[in-house]
Amino acid sequence: MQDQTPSSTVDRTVAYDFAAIEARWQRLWDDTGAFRVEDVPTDGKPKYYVLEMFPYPSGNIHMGHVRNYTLGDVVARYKRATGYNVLHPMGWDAFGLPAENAARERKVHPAEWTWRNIDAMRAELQRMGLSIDWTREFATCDPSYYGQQQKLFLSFMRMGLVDRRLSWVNWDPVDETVLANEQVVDGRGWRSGAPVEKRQLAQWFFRITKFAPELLEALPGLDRWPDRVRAMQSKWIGRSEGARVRFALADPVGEIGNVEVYTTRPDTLFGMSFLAVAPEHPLAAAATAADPAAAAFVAECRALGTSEAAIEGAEKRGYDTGFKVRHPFDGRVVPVWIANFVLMEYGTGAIFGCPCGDQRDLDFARKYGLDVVPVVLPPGEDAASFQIDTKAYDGPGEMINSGFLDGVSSSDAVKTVIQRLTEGGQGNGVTNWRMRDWGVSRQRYWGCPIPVVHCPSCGVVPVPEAELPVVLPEDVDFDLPGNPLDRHDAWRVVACPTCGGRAERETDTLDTFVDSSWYFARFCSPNAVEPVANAAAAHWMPVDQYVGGIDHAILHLLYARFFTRAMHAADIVDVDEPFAGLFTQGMVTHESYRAPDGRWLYPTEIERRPDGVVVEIATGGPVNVSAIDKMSKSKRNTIDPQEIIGRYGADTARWFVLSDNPPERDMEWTETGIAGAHRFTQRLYRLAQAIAERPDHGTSKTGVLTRAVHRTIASVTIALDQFAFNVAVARLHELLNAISDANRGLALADDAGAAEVRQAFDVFARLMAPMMPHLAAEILSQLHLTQGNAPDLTWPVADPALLVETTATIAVQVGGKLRGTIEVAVGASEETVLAAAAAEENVARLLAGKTIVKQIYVPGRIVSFAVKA
RNA sequence: GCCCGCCUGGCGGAAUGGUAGACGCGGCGGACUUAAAAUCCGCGGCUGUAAAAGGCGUGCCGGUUCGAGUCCGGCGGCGGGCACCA
Repeated sequence: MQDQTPSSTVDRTVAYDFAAIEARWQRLWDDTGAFRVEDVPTDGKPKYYVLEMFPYPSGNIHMGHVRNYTLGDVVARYKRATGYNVLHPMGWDAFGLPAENAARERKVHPAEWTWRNIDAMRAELQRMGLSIDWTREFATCDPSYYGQQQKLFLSFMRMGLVDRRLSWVNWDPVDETVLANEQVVDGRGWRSGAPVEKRQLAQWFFRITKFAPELLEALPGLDRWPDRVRAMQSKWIGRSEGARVRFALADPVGEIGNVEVYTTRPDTLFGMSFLAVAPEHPLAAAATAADPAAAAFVAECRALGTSEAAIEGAEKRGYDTGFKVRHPFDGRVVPVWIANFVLMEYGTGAIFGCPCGDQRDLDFARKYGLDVVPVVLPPGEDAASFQIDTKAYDGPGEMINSGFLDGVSSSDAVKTVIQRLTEGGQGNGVTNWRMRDWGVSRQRYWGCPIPVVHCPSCGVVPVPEAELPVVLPEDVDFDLPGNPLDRHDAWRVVACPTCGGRAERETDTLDTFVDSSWYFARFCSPNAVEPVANAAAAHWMPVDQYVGGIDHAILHLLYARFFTRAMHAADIVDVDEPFAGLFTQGMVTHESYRAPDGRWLYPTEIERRPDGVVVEIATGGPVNVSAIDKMSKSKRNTIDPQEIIGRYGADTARWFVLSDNPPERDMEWTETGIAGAHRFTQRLYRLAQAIAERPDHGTSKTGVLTRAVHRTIASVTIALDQFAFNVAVARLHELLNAISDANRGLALADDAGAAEVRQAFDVFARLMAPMMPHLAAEILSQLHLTQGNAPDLTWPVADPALLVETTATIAVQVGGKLRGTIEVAVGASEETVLAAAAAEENVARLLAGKTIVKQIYVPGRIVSFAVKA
């Protein structure tokens, strides 16, 4: 090991040659397998699993990746230094639509395109100097991964977690393909431009709703998740308590004798003035059959539904079907409307309208002249005069105009109504969930094949495990519209595993969210012959720290939580929650530039003149500097990480990304910021060399510098534990300034002082090592301070004795305002401190002639005199 | 419309209810240099003063407290998420 340490030639005239030095250390780490861990380690060390969301291999890494992987790497290296075995793997979320788009546009096979991108991006990531165990790398498009996923699918199928049913999709009639939401632009297919149709297809589903209660109940236990993410998930799952109410139609409509409604406010039933159904509701269908105007209205609603902008600003509209229902309690006859704001997917697809208690219902009633009867009296209002005008009241209160409920509180009324409905067989109390089952069918080639065959006589038959994986055929073409798997007879047509007759493979592939719902478990034993080796998962799961973007706050994290529970139920893992800790980072932003004619310009195409004016280099014309935006190709405001690393080095890029601001917020990439970070690394290197030249034979003393070192150890440790990396950077700046000052003021013969400075630098380098690993390793090696290899560095521990100060500066307030400070010995008695405070010149002046009504002393901090004249 | 987050110098930001503005970026002054760059040293909320003292200051208004950037109530602005969720 020792002889592999790079030679450290100190030449103080040469600036820090980051390119050579970073490459050298990376090679050493790679050659020695520095970051490799066992599937089931036996050395008795505690485990720590750090994972960043794995990247989609789009072609190149971007600044968002740099930020993401730097944050995770700091945690991984820090935990390793404090004595953990750290699992820190990397892989590729390699299935997905862009590969098929590339195939159509550039005639390159999705597999070839994907693997090429992976090779390029792996090299780019490796230049960042991440402490990753690359022996665990895999891509989800590899049959050795998706074959295991097919086994999981079949397990879930046996467990009753898989379902096949009809579902609506966006259908492009020209491309003969199902469109993703992002492929629908203004109601038209993005490529064909044809108006999108809604079509019903048989689709595969995971029954995630079976887990809805536990996915919700486990959220409070995820105490190392951001509150924000837990709140978003909770709302998405959307548990509500309410009632189903059956309304009998006054006259049956065909087969339909009644309409069922879901409500969270059964107490307001007497305020009902209409019933509204979704445009897709069977009763709406019945209305359209006989009434062309109703049909026209429903068609309008469908068209509106595809455009998001239209829904946003859509006014509440409806159509009176002429059907009537009977109120379950007072027997009133109430009209049935079709309304554009009622959703078929939620509840029963029908509501009762209570205008006084719901703003949407009120708007609707006012528009169409329906009754508005107040039924809940807000506290402090008078029943005789209370009116609903343009604002509905949805709070609690006393029931009025409500028959047998009058005088009861609205919360009691909920119970009473549910009881009455149940007794009368007109309804019952129910718990409703907003979350729907997870549709996993995709009519695409570049995804994991669903391992079933369709047999005309046996129906849906799972592919026997011995025949897995069902591998994607390679000889496909993308010249024709539709899914190439549908046209590939040699692949598609098979013998039925049960009866041996002619059958056909399922040609739907799985949603790529499935691929990312268990990859973290596969990383524990990436070569296992089963999806996950139990012993490895038992050791490493759950992920202790997961790091990624807030954009995955709901779907990816919820699906992964569902999968983990399902895998637990199948005895594959022994945890319920995949991610014990979650950190969500902000976006990377940058200024964007636009020429007067509207063209977006790359940062490299503009120049900032000394007078501050920004011009286009090519034309010399003025440039409009636009707002700080998320880096995006369309606005051309991206900064290429490779260019930055080439110019400044990986350590400098990492340092800037960490120092700019708190990592959960959006950061702004600035040229001055990265240049400043670069100056810091150069300064640090120069100082290290200056210190290296001093004689190295003294015994260190314990001076003010050593005390500063130990304070820094304590504060940096706390900062890293809290993900306050920008604060850790600030504390390290302070320490470097202190070391620099001490070194400058050192007499040539002061061997003890030199030893103190040297020792301070040793600690400094170890504290910064998680953030700038190459430079830290290089400096320690050059100073012959810590022998060996950066990953073997130990984290310094603060000596509590050196954190104790002998004197304290105490602030003195008079009347709540700061009027002076005093220096006192730590441990001085309260009387002594109060006397000293009162004697302070300025304080004494302000206290003169006043009466002290109260004096407060907070030891070590502050004295406060409350006075009156 | 609903939900969440944020608001502190020119800028990014720091601050267990206890000296607001650490640290950095930019700026200004000085040293070095023929000069520039780099580097090194110093200054730095606003106002006020010869210098002090003092006054004002964490989006706005109010409250709790000896003491509020921090806690509570209200208002405003900015950003993000969403499937109009009955």
